[in-house]
Amino acid sequence: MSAKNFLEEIIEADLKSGKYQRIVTRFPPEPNGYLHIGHAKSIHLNFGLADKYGGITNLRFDDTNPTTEETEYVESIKRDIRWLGYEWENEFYASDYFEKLYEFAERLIRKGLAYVDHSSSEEIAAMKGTPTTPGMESPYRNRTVEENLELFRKMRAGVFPEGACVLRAKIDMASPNMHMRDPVMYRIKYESHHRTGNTWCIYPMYDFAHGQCDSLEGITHSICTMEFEVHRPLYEWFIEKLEIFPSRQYEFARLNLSYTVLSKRKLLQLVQEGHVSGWDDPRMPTLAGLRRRGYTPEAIREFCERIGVARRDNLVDVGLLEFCIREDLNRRALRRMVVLSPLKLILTNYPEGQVEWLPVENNPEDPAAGTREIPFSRELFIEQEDFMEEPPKGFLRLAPGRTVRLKSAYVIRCDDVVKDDRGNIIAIKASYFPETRSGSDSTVKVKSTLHWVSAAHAVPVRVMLYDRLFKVENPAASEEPLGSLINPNSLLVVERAMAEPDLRTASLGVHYQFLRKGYFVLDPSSTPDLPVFNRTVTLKDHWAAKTSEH
RNA sequence: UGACCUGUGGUGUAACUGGCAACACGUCUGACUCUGGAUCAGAAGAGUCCUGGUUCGAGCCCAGGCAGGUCAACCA
Repeated sequence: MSAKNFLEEIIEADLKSGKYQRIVTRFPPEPNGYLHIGHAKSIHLNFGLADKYGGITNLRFDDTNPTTEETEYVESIKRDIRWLGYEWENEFYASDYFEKLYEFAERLIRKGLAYVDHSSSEEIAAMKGTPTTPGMESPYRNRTVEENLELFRKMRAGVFPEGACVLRAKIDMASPNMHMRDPVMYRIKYESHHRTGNTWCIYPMYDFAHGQCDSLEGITHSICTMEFEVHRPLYEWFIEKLEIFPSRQYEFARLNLSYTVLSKRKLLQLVQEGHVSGWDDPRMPTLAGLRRRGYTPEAIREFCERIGVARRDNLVDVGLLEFCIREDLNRRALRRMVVLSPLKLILTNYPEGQVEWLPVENNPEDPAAGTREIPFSRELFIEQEDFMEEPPKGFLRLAPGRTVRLKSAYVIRCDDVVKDDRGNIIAIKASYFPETRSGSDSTVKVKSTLHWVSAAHAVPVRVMLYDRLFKVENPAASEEPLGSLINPNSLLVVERAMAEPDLRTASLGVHYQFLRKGYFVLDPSSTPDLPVFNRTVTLKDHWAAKTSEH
């Protein structure tokens, strides 16, 4: 049993004291963008906590601003949550409560706790003061209840133009908390709403909507990120004055991931400035991007579990995310052989025209995955980087005179190097040892095993090699323009990699491990003539790590 | 110059609510291996932001500092 985080302790205390019989949480996205891994943390918390303690979770779209919100996002958000593996109890919209919220507003007006302010937004901002200096009261602050009621009704009726006035809570213009300085509750917008159409021309602000929606749904634990902490006194003020169900807000520190950015604004910027191909570019930390990259929901959930939750700032090593996906894919990925950068290997003592179909296991971690047969012949491709004419110390692969094993086939020895006029290596001549065929009890020892593919049977495929999008660890904290921080090698396209025949019929959603090269999935842009594979993540590679150090 | 939040190995979280700091990732060894993967075994690495105080005893309590974050949208 894992250690409890602070939210679990709060919930357990509330359950134990009998304050609640069951907990109710909610995930409240604004439908104005795509979900990313930071949202996954929140989703995992809200749904996971309810799950663990036998409660329920609502999905509630926070759609109080018709200017930026669209139905398209509603659909993508629902798809992403389901993909992660969660199902909500109820699907609600803040807009479902517009009428109720309007009543709440009138209730506050009647209590003398809200007023219509005809100051301009500039004037309101000016009178708000600063964090270190108190604000000033609006000249409209002391209108009578009757006057306010009438004006507010006129606002709703469409009597006033946009920006003419707002409804404000009457709290304290001298509060050290800026959010308590008579916050705006309603503003006028002649804008069509994705669900309510044109029935409203006034829309509630976040602060006047979120807490009341929580309350109306009986949310017991309203979990949000730290930046809303300063809103909590206001959240509680509305609930107290309205005398409605006291939902409680608890804050946690949002996720920061190294070598990436997770703010909606910056993600949008990456898309708009063309640094990525779109919201679902496999380098994006969006759920759509991760999915296309080959990340599994299980790995993402495991990641969310491992990072834990606290209230302090954090920068999680993206290496942990990579660990999680490797751990998951190692168990399930089908092994295949693909040579990314082909170097011809000619077996001079192998009969011309002969083809052997050799059995190969599909997944050594999972015997149930069975075996397949792959063709072996006189001319093969091996990886260019698996041969060095003058190998440095520590290089275990092929070199003149050396022997290595070809995976699931034979041990071979490099006899000769074929070069063109300019001295480039264009082929390797080698001999094979028939008695070392895989499965025989040959006792020949070699230092390494290479992946390979039969030249005559090879299927050309395109391979997209993705790396981290940014070259600096914490791009969000950098002063430099985002564009200048992009890793120039975040995408390397291999136009003609050589794959074993089976991959001609690869299917979407199946995870493959290209032996010694990493985990891959088919990209939707594939065509029958040209399969395209995205690299999800490389294999852990001590040799590569060691050689790239200097 | 204000208010609020936060400060534990490189990173992320723990520490039975006062009993000389644990787990994971990463790193480094070694074993094994027909993937330099996986697996297995082991190691190094913090004395808990600082200074005082209370206490037999403090990462946990108190005081004062310091550092980081958040807050001045008719955004959420």
